[in-house]
Amino acid sequence: MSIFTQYQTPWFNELSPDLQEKVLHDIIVLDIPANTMIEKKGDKANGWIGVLEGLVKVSVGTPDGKITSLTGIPPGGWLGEGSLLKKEALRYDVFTLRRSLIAKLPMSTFGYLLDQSISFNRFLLNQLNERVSQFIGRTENNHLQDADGRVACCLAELFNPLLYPNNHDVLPITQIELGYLARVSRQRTNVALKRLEQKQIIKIEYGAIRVLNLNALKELQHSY
DNA sequence: TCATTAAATTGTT
DNA sequence: AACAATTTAATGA
Repeated sequence: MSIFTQYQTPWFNELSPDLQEKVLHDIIVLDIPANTMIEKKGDKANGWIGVLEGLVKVSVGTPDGKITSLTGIPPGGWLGEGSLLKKEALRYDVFTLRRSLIAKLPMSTFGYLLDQSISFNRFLLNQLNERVSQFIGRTENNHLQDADGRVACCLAELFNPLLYPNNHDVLPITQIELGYLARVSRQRTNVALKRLEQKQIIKIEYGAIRVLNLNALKELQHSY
């Protein structure tokens, strides 16, 4: 009984038994309270970060205090490989929007997997590719994106089945949290969600969002 | 198991 | 930002 039997993790399942054993031996799991900085921009990358439970936000803070939220990472998401691969400092802040269970795979183990496992490399390649298209899609329509668009965009990203395999239909996220990710007030998030609900794309639940039509949500990403 | 209460979240102005 | 309504979770009989 390991943490990966509780939290489905595709890349782990693909590893050979001996590599799985090494990962389980080296990995660290931390219980982190809400609104806590896990990693700070400029820190040396010391491990690969996995979100087992909770929700984290990846953002960049500028000197004048403005915060640009890059993306949200729901359970099942892993991040930080970019900085690990380049062996450089993190270029963004990572912090929890609510109490979260965070796994950390040490840099040395990460490097060992890179050397030993082809399937691990394939997973990373896939993930990086998915991230690239995510950001391309975002810059495509960034200039004409209003609050509705940003909310829809964030939702579509959170339900990306390749990056976050654990999210099937319903994601536990409050409108406040979604507002933080989309940089929209809670009230505005609320009306944006109601419009999406009207279009039968999502269903608003207490403390959660249920996606009824993921394809329509993806379409919205490109139509705003 | 059910009723009461507090806390969290949502809906509206 | 404030307030009302709704849902959930906790408590105790």
